[in-house]
Amino acid sequence: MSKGKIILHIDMNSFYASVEAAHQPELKGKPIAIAGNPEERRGIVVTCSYEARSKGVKTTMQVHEALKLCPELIILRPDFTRYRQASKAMFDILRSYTELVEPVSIDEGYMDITELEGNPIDLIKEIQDRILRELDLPCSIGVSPNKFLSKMASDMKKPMGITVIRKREIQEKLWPLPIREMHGVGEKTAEKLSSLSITTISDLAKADDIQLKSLLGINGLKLKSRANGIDPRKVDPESVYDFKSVGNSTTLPKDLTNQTELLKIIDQLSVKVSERLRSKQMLGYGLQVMIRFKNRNTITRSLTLSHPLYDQSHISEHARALFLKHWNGTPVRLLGVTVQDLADKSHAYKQIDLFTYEDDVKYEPVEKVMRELEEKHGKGILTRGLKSSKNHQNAETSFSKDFLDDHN
DNA sequence: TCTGGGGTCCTAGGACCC
DNA sequence: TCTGGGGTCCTAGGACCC
Repeated sequence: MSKGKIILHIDMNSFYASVEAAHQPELKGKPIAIAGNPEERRGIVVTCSYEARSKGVKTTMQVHEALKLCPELIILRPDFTRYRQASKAMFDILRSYTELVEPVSIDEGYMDITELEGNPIDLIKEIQDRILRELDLPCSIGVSPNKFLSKMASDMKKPMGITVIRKREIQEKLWPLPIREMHGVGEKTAEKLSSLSITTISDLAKADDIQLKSLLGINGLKLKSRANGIDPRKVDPESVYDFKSVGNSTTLPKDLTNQTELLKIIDQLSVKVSERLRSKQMLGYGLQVMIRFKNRNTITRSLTLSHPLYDQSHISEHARALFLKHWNGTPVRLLGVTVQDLADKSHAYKQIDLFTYEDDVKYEPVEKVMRELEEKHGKGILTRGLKSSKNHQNAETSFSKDFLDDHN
């Protein structure tokens, strides 16, 4: 057993909205929403203040819809540089107590305070208080013997809550919750579980192993043990540097069928990906292209390379070829380019120096693919549309581990 | 006039090898 | 002569989370 560990989950309350209110105090107490451009279909609510929530405004809601519910809603465009700074300041406060801090996203993280002196509750109050006083940002904190329970706990009281779940309180505090509220149970899993009449965490905690396993595989058993308050995962401060993939995607302002324009987008995405790889000093052995069609059907196509990928031209070239090989010519809603199977550049560069760069892919080079298409469909549809990747300096728009890098 | 963009982890089938 | 078992790698897709 993890004897007497004290794990915290710190969850910033409506983080982006709170950062904006801290920056512009006249926004306090008003309904505000952080959202994309309402003119575009990408304009959805990313976060909103509690005042907006009380009017029914929710994350992922379209801006138009949110305004209908709350006409006085103040819409702000996201400013990720600001959020990243606030996030760093918040984690710095946490790290002033212990190195055992594990960021999991820009606005939440775990902390292991088992070894710290003094009364834990006093300490937790102090942390929460400092984040509020020094950064003007509210947070909720969950306290328990492990990550899962703390995560569930931090959700129970917002904003500015502190919730403790002791082992002996699991039945009383955790089990009554609907199964859908359990971290790790999404829509699909909840649906499947209902076929076994499992609707609360309590039901899951008592469910039959054999039935669970045949329904959900090994994951079913993991969920059951969490429902019983068991979670062996350690707080790992290093995990934040453990990147597995770097990708960028974009929903096009309108569906696109023109190949030249689509290839241009592929190039722009490749530029972003290569820059982010560079800032992380990483390279990758895999490339994936994602295509979402007009009807929202989405396919991913990937390949593995024997030589690592890092610069824009190579990423672009492979992404283009992959796209051309698998695109069926119908209207495209979204494109994405991701480099995966990442490795640290410093560990890999010696091997790269051993051979000159060469196309060693299993498909034909892009020119050949295009020539074939041209022969098939006639000339005219194909023109190489490169060289317009100037405007890519915008801030990172990621919500995950990325908040650490980008030291501009 | 349906919901963006960044990720992680898992599964399942086929190819290939021993 | 048509047949076992184990393992890895690759690819595509699904589920989930923030």
